[in-house]
Amino acid sequence: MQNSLASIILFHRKRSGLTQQKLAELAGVGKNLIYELENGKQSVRLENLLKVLRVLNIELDFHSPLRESFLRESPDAEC
Amino acid sequence: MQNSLASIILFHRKRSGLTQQKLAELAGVGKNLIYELENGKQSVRLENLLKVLRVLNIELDFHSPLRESFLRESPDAEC
DNA sequence: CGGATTTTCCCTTAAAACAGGGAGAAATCC
DNA sequence: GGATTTCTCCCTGTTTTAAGGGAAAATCCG
Repeated sequence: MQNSLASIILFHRKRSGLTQQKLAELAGVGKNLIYELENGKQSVRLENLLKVLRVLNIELDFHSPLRESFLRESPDAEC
Repeated sequence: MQNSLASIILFHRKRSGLTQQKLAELAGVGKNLIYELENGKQSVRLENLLKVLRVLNIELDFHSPLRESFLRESPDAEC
């Protein structure tokens, strides 16, 4: 448990009553990947992170000073 | 430009007046990675995505129904 | 305390990302 | 319109991730 992403995943997994193994199966990834995510490894593929977050019902969003004007200029953006 | 991440990156890069090449250098990644990010490739390493977002001053945050109780139980979480 | 479950962390093999070069297309700028 | 810059998209070699097995350490629970 080294960064916020890791602890968020751990927390949600525990709350869901899942083992690393079970979460891995549901997400369609290997068991070691869950272990690595929960231990702060940032060299995972985005794709695999997203699979795990989807199972845990965690959404990812982006945030920046320019974000507001982005939404103003791109009203059709799917976010 | 296929998903929101891709278009957010493109938008911020343009607004920063950077070329793909220049952004790549600032982020410490290869030029092709920027191209791929802006074209929706989700198989990039999280680490590299974070490097790029850092340069563009884009923050990532997480969002879930359990999030609130997470913050209540982990007041020291660095998010 | 014990037994069962789970996690940590090693290994191997296969698949994939990555950087950097390059060249043509496309956009941008006089 | 022509020159210059930027982007798209190929290819090559190197490095890295990912899966799954396995075994010891840790945790859980009756």
